[in-house]
Amino acid sequence: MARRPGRPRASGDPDGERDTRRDVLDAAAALFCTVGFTSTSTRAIADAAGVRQASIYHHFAGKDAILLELLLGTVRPSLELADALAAGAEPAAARLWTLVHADVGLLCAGPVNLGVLYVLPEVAGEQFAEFHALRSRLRARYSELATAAGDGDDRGELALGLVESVILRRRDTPDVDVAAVQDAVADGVLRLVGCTPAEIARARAVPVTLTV
Amino acid sequence: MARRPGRPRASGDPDGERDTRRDVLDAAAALFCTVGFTSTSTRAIADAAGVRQASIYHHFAGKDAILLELLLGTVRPSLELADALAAGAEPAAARLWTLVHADVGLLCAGPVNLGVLYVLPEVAGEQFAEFHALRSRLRARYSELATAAGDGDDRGELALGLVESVILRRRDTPDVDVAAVQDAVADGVLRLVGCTPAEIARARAVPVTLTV
DNA sequence: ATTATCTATAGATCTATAGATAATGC
DNA sequence: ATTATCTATAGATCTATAGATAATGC
Repeated sequence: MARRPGRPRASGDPDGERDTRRDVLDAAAALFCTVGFTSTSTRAIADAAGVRQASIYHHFAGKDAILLELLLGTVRPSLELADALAAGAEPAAARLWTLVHADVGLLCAGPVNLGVLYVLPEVAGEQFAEFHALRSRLRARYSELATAAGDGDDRGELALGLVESVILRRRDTPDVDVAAVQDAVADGVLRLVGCTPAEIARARAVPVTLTV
Repeated sequence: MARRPGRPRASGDPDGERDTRRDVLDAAAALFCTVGFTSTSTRAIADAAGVRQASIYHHFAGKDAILLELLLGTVRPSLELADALAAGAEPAAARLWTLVHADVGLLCAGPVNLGVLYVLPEVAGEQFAEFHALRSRLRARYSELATAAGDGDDRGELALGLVESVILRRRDTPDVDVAAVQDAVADGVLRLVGCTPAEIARARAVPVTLTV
């Protein structure tokens, strides 16, 4: 069974099938989200990933590079969805509802509360400019949709703020009912931008197809 | 001019009037909120405060104690206001609007974005249990008021989430128009909990007096 | 030859303590 | 005597690099 080239791990990996890059990213994600970035040493990441501390540097230039990859991996799916929905033909309220519902789903999905990465103070640094650029584009999409869906005022910031509030909520109360929160936040965003209950009910009833 | 007892600072303080405890807290607040907790060394705090690194330990047991004091100092004013409003006789919508308006004001006030302290990953630790207890009480007050003000569903979590979203907004866009954001978020919270535009206008018109 | 890991370690931190020093207070 | 600061430092990290080692690939 085709072992990969390279010295085997001291910690074991009998079939040589572990993807070390992936293991490091997963371990770092869990630690960064719970303990924080600076508090997480490369040794702690390595221990959790099952490799020696120095082996991390074969795959990543340093801790910053790991965090950047995690950040990009979480914002990209949201942005792709927002771009697709921005081009849709359905009523704006229905598209906004769909976007919020999906983004809340992404934030609640997976074993790790990855959204917490956004709020790490270290992320403010220049090293993460690429991530900030993508987030700006996401913010702009929210503004577009929120303005079109609501009463004309731009409440995109409030809408995105409400969506991202599930990050801290999930941190405080880890066992949320995901489906319920998705509905509550999606409805809440529409209410926030000025839709009436009847308009909200209508928006939820429209099937939104994605051009991906 | 009555110098205080104790050896003078090497960095100067000609009249012996600096409150070192205060200086350390202020310096730490600014650093924790921008750079983060673990990334901020006691040396960095001391340098910013104008004392030697070791002098911090005369006033605080350690970095944790500094952060705890800052956390309590920010949540206490909010909780006191919420307690006072919970006991008020005005319509719930008017009291909720007042609470949100004031809390957004607190989060936007001062030169440092202190709300960022709430979202530091390190704050999850046991050392800060006292802070978490106060936050729980604040959350409960939001639930009370939001339920009473709205259509009966408890959207207190969403309401508080929207309020605290101004923390990240202020971090991304430091120069917000505070008064405008206060109005926008207070109106937004009422819309969120299910008030109609007419009810919101009425809530804003009620003068709320505080029993402090 | 190439690849992926390992061991070992240099150099730069960082926290917290011990003990000296320089003021005021009595 | 009390207080608040200082200087100096021990001991514990932590990041990143150098170079050895153990696989596969040709």
